[in-house]
Amino acid sequence: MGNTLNLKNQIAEIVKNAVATAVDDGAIPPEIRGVDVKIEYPRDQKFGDYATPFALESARVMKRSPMEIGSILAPYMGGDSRIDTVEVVKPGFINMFISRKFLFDTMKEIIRQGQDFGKVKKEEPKRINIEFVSANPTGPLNIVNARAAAVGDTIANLLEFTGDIVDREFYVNDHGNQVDLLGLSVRERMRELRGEQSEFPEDGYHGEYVRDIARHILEECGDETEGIEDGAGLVEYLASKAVEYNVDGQRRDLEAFNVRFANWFREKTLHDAGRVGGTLDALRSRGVVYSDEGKEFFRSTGFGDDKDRVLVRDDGRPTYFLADIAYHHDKIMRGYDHLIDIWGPDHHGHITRMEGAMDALGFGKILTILVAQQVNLLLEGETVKMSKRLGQFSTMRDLIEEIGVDVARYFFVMRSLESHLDFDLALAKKESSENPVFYLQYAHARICSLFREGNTRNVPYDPASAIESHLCHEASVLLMKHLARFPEEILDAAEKCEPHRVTSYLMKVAQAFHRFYSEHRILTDDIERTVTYLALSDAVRIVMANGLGILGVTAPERM
RNA sequence: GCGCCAGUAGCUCAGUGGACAGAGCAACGGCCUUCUAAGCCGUGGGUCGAAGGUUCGAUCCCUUCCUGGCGCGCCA
Repeated sequence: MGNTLNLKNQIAEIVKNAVATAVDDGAIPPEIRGVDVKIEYPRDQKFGDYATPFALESARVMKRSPMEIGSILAPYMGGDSRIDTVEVVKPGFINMFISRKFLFDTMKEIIRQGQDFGKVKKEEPKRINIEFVSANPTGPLNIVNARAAAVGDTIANLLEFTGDIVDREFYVNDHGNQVDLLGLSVRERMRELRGEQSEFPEDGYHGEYVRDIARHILEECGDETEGIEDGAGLVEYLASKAVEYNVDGQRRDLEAFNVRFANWFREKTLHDAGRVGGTLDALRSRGVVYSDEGKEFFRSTGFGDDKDRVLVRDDGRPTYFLADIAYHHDKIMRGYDHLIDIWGPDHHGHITRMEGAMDALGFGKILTILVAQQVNLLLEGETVKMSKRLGQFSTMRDLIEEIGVDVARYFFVMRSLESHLDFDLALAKKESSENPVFYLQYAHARICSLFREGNTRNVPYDPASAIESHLCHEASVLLMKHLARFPEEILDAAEKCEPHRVTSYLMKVAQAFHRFYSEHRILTDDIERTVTYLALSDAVRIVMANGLGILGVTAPERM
């Protein structure tokens, strides 16, 4: 359904049909068929709503001037009712202006579809697993985790909106040295609390929250720990208790951020079920594993890596890398068509080897790895270093309490993933009233307010009785154009996994609405015009609500 | 040394192989007796890090260099 409303695709079809018809007519040689049809947005309004450089790009193949080709093709496009005029200009651009009738019909269609407007229904939806945050269960979530959470959840929303089936997944690294270290740290804090002699590990977790965990375990499970003899068993027990404590905390923080994971996958389950060894066997059978000095290596140099990577140490323990391959292998075996990972900046060096491993297992390009670049947290102009082990960091929870979910989610998503983000906490809080988020929400609230006022004045609102001729001013036409672009903007953002496109698009819609609102009084004695303006506002409200919904930002009815 | 990301307006950042490079914030000047001024209108502000190359056309692609950040464990 949404597909049919994707204007950009429609324009591309119109151009392709024009070319095909022109060839059939013998107006232009058939070689032109090989040239790609690109549709772009002209920078300037005067160059139309959509343009194609097709004539320019086919000039060489055709051995004719772009202007000549353009003037042959233009008449074939002009006949379509969705297009008002077609112009061929200067170097050879073919510029198309959308007809107002079509924009008006689209506006009514938006109101008809409501919250479904822009959604795509696929015949064969893809099953997609998107894994993000996946912080170690050794402490609270931090600011970088928050960025990954906002971006990952928004990408998931985009993919769902455009017709795929998406599972959000969190990988819990509850296995290995870090977890042991956590257990040790907790044991020492417990000893302190009991007033016993303690020796805190140098490289342990120094954060205050470790004391909270120790206190929690003493209160909840003090009796159980009495029965366990001090040693590896106790550390393991405490570690698993601490992991559960931290995972619970992380889950709560994420839920407060409106992010809910379908799966919380434990690394431990892979080891316990023998999946790690299974994946090693699978790699062996592909001939990409060799032994050296008692270790097992993955020949990742065959996949573009700069050196081969150890899978199994000489003491027989698997590396994290092997477990991670096994984890991705497991996800594939669960039947997903596509995997998306969002990694932190400190893992970008692992991309080549992981993609290589998927390739080696015979799964080609099933995995997409996105890297969320670092977040610099600024407090009063100073960069704050974040380190869990040193216990000095700002948590995601602090952030949410400081600036709220809406502002936080919006700020994280409005920058492209690969740009380093400077996040000034104090500024974000202090200037919240001049925030872009509020600007968008204000547009929505304003419209809701209009409808409330219309109700008290007993305006008979029926979008079907809107009249096109009332929407002839520049501000309203521009607004309708922006509204009509919602489906293609969303699809674009989803396909490219670039949620920040949504924020800039919504900004344009809000701007166009605020301008329209200031230029035109909506509730007047002219009922016909009032209803028409209300219909346009209604369409804006729907697009804003749908867009904000994808961002996980609320669309308030009053502010 | 190698690799990844970035270098665009005072600040934070969008942007595209094409037509005069954009937004938000900051600055300056206007606009509320009428539907929410968390708003609108206007002004100023740029050798798109540098140099070459490919192209009809490059801020965008390629090469080299400079600057900033991060990574370069058989830790996870």
